[in-house]
Amino acid sequence: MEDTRSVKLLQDKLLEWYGRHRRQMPWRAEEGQSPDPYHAWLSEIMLQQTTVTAVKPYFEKFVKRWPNVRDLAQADQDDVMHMWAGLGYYARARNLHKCAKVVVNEYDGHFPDDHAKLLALPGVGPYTAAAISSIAFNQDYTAVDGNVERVVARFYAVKKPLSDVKKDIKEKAEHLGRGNPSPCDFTQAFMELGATICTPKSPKCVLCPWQTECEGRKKGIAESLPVKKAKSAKPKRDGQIYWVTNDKGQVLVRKRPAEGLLGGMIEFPSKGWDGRDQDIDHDDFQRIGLVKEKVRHVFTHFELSLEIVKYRFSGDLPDSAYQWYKLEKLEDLALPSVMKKVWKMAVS
DNA sequence: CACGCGTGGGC
DNA sequence: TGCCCAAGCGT
Repeated sequence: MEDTRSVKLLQDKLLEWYGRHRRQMPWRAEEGQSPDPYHAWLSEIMLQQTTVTAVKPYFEKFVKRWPNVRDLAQADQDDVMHMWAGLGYYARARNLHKCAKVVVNEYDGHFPDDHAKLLALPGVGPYTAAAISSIAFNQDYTAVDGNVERVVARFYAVKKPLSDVKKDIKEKAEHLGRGNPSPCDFTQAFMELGATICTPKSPKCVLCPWQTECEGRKKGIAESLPVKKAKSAKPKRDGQIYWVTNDKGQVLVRKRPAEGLLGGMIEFPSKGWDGRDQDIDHDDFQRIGLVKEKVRHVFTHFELSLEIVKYRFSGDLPDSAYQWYKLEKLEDLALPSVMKKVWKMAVS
């Protein structure tokens, strides 16, 4: 690999490029401003497996509603889930809230500037701990995300499947970052290079600060890297979901179990699709009809088709997980996207 | 360590 | 249209 001198040259080139092309982000401190660890942490959790475009409005909403980690720690779990609704991977929201409480209770409301302590926080893994350490505290850690993996695989022309060489790629990324003069900027520059120049398709190599050193480009194989293994086909699942209304303009909803798929979120009663025995006893329901069009939704590991059955019912609720909710106030609930689709389809 | 875990946008 | 994905983590 490169000697120390050439690594330093690469670092300088990347930082110089970043200085000219850095994008503005709601969570990103302006040049010369000191970063807010709360903002760094919140944005990094939201950005896990999620696009910048999707995150921006959520980040704005969260910091407006909960300006600091103490405010967030004191929030109701249901409010946090409601604000997170639509962003996906809801375990992140549950861990976010849990983490805020730990920071308040264990660290007096200040994020620790210690990498190991950060790594121990709920929802904070190797990537996020390195990101916070470098971005918020300017410590010499290199955050390795999917962008960085792609850049490194191309830079060193690594042809083995990414899943087999993740560890090696990580070490190479850290080699490129180690000792750089501005860890805060370097971590973000590395990822931003992948996000805007070294893109999965049609990389803009002519604009890249590392174009003359990149082995993938020299060999003409940059765009084909990193190599990924074929994914298995997504299974399809079918289920039924019940749109149950009463004579008060209310609709029947229930909270899902705290863990697992859509954990802690609100749904309309359903059965047959999520491996849970959660069918409601609907013998007393008066069946009104069927919605012709099925609701289709793609999850990470399966495709779902839901048939909406409409019922009328005004008796007692089976248990406390269920509740009647005013139709015009449904927006106030923590409904995941798939349930918003059901809602729209049922009333259309 | 392989798998479970969401969503909306781009092509 | 169907596929790929996007600043990963927990178990």
